[in-house]
Amino acid sequence: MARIAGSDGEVTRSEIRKVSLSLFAQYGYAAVSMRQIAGQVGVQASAIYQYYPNKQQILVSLLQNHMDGLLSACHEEITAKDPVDRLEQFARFHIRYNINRPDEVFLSYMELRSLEPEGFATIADLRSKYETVLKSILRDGIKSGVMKIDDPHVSTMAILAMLTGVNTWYRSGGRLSQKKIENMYASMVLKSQGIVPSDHDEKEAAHV
Amino acid sequence: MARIAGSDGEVTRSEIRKVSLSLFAQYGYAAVSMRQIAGQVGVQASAIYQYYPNKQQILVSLLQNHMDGLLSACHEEITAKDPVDRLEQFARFHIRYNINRPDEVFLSYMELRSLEPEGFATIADLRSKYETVLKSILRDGIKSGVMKIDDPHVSTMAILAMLTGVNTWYRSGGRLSQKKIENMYASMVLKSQGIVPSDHDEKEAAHV
DNA sequence: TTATTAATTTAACGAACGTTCATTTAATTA
DNA sequence: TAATTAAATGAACGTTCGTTAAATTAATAA
Repeated sequence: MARIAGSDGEVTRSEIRKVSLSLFAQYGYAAVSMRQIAGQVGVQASAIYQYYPNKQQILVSLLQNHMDGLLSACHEEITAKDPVDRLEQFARFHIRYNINRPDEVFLSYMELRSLEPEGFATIADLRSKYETVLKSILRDGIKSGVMKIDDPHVSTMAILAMLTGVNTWYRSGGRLSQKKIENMYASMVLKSQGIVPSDHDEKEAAHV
Repeated sequence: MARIAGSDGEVTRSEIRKVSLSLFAQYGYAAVSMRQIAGQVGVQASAIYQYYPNKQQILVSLLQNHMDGLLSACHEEITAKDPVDRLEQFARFHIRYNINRPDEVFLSYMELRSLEPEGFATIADLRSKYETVLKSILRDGIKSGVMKIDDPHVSTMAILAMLTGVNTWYRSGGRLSQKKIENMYASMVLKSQGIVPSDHDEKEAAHV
């Protein structure tokens, strides 16, 4: 046997991506073998090399893809002018985007260490760009006096950690709706930076 | 060559622990080989089996040890009666304890997936005990009306994620002292749960 | 001093690893 | 229909893996 009737490169490629993502997230990059991926795709290990030059490039490609999507979606969805509104939008966006991509998020945070120097630099740079989006919002909020923040870098990391943490416990079909979770996290994030909800709402109302 | 002059089982055992912890944290459990550990200890791979029956037990033992230490230290150090004070003590304790044990913390959060069922159950149970310490504080704070919390479970996970996140960026010798970092995180945690610092301070003062 | 125990070595096991290569068959193009 | 390209197979490569077993030497106890 060689080429299989009905085989399609595009389908196989996307199967490889899907399976690799799921296995890497579940067992860790190093613990997953090419044969294991191939087995779940329904193909021999050697067939994977038609699509990726090696195992490392599968990981790099998955992470690159995720970070690109995250960054472009965040630029699209965070549109407000006011820093407090932007912070709320950021919090909601982060929850909404990540909660449905648990495997990608897990990989992005856990397998940077499995990257060789070149891939590491690329992905770390994208992550840093994302952090800067949040940090800029906080800096604006400090400048305009509406946020009570000791150190914008620490606040950035604290907020991101809190939000990303949702993936450690959330499972779809659970007791809480995604919207409810989004609300709760957005509220905690705003309060953690010294924004009392009523304060901002009143100012907002007065402005109109 | 066989036994080496001056060799001591206790010393070798603790070297194996130290080296394994560091390598597992850096590269991940699956990516580290027994030969790699042995090499850094200065011994042959087979010598490790004098101390641990297999690779898995090294990991289990490291995690067990960390969680035991965390739990007993937290019970010792969180002594206040008032829920707000307890929450502040918890936040400060968590930062203080974890910030100087980055490898243990990283392992505890990342390598649960590398545990076989038995070890997993043991460690997951210890982690759950720790989460319950925080959750109980929040429940008390809700009951007494001093905390504005939508859902104690979500708040528990959010706080733990925020605090544990300190290890993703903190490096000793950096710009900020550990005490300063502890202060900032404690403040963000209290505010995130609807506790306005001045409120509590005033009540505290009024009580005396 | 002799016997025993502790700490380690060397050598080897079968299994699994990532990857390469020549080959085979299916689908598409000329 | 013939030639070419796409998609896969199966076998093999040298390496490394976790682990076991027997042998060897150092330290301790009798």
